Amino acid sequence: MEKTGPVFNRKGFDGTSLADLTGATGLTKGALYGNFADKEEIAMEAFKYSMRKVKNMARQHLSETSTYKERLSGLLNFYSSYVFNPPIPGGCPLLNTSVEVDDHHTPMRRIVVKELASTIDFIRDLIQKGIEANEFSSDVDPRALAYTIFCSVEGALIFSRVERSREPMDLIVKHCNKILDNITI
Amino acid sequence: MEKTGPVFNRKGFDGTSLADLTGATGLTKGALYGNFADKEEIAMEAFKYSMRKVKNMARQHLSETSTYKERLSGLLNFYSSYVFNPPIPGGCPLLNTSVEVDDHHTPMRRIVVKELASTIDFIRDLIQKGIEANEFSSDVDPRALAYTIFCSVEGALIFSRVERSREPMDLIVKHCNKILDNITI
DNA sequence: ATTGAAATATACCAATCGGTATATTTTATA
DNA sequence: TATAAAATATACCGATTGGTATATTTCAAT
Repeated sequence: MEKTGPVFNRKGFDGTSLADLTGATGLTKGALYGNFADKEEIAMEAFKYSMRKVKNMARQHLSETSTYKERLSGLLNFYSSYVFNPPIPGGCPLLNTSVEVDDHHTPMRRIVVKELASTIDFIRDLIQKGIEANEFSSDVDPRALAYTIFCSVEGALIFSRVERSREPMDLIVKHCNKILDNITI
Repeated sequence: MEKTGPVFNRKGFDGTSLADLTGATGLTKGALYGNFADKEEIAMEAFKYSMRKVKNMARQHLSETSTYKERLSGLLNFYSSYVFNPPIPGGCPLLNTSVEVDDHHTPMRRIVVKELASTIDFIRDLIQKGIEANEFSSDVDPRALAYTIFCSVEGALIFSRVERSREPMDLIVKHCNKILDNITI
């Protein structure tokens, strides 16, 4: 998973061949198919592994913060580092895989939807706890703000990556930080 | 291009086979390769055609507006209709293709970057003209706001599509309209 | 040291891949 | 209506695709 995750993230499911996977892992096709039913199962496990790794790195990145505003701001900085140095080479696996599966109704799509929900929940929780801690105004809709932040960051991420420029991401991070300032009591 | 554009947009470059293209067009491989050098050239022309069509539909959608605020709000509604009824089946070709090419440095990537710049320019121009018409506060940075709106809308689009739910897009459209309200004099 | 099972490797498969050389048809011009 | 050229179709190519049957190796338990 550690070896195949980056390959799928860069090349996509259709762009990744079994030869790519044997090359990346050093295993043979026989070994691969002794452990997985097919290419799709490998891709699904690799995606889940990649998401776990990203989440762990994000949590680690927020571990030394004291306020919820700091945590949310730290999360923005974490995503900002995605542009040129993503935890998994190829960008955000959640975004990349979403684009790949949004037209299908495969098992993979269900996993992606689940991971997306979990990510939104994580951000929403930070906002909600911030409200409960009297950091943020109680007027704020935590779920709505979580979607707003995450959607804009992911949009900025892909366009920063394709442009090879930090501009979109820097603008969005600034915008989101301003939102956080505005809701801070 | 009309026939192949949707195929590439749904299946991606690697997911689209020559058989898909002959099937969609009714042409044979011989006819295809009599008019294009290779699959990549077909994909590039199809992408440019798809973008032209989207732009034309957007312009048409804004033709009956009188203020710049209306135009920007209309643009948000246009993107909102993307979720379940995109002009090109498969979602936004600019987003989909960006995810496909952000890791490569191919001719296709340069075209995508150009189309992205042109799109941002279009939105920025609406904001700038709105400022000049004294609709919007002169404090606004047109380019920054253009990126903010576009990135968040495209992020909302892909996550709405993968979730099969209007929620993310509706939240983002509401958020962006609130921004427009706030900068309106 | 022996054994059975689990993991991995080898060798192979039909199908499909992108692409091309050549034959045929269509079309515009004279 | 003859003709050349442009467009399209047919038939084929080697390479690679995802996947599998079988052979070999590794490894833990006796």
